[in-house]
Amino acid sequence: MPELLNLESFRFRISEISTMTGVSTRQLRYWEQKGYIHPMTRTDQQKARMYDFHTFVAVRIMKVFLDEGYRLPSAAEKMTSFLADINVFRDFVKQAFRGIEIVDGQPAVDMGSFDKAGKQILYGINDNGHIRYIVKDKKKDQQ
DNA sequence: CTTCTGACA
DNA sequence: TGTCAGAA
Repeated sequence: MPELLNLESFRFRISEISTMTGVSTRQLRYWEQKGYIHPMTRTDQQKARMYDFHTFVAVRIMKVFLDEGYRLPSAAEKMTSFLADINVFRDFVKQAFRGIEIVDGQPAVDMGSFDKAGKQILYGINDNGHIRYIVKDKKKDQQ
């Protein structure tokens, strides 16, 4: 899988982060002061803050927890662990995803070998929100 | 026009 | 946290 989009190259200004997350610019500066978020280092003293994609996600997640009633310190902690979980999942998918194939007449996610010998493949299918898995023998012309 | 810092409510 | 001032 080639990298179609490099999210790490995204750059946002403070007002953009504000509108995208629903968090005021005042809050963003305060959270930074408290050490909850870390905008990119500014060259000059009076230059505008720049935020990367990771920080955008962090802010958005914190906002969600705050809306759920958590206070700033708790929301920050939950954001950190949630971000860690997301990374675990992202790495998993990055390794497991082999492509999409038609199985039983519908799109199925090829999740790779199911058995150690590598003769069976695990597929995941989404039937209108109902997830099910199928193990199929690997075809010879598929090697 | 936008952002920054500091300050007051 | 919102808002405003004065500067960049």
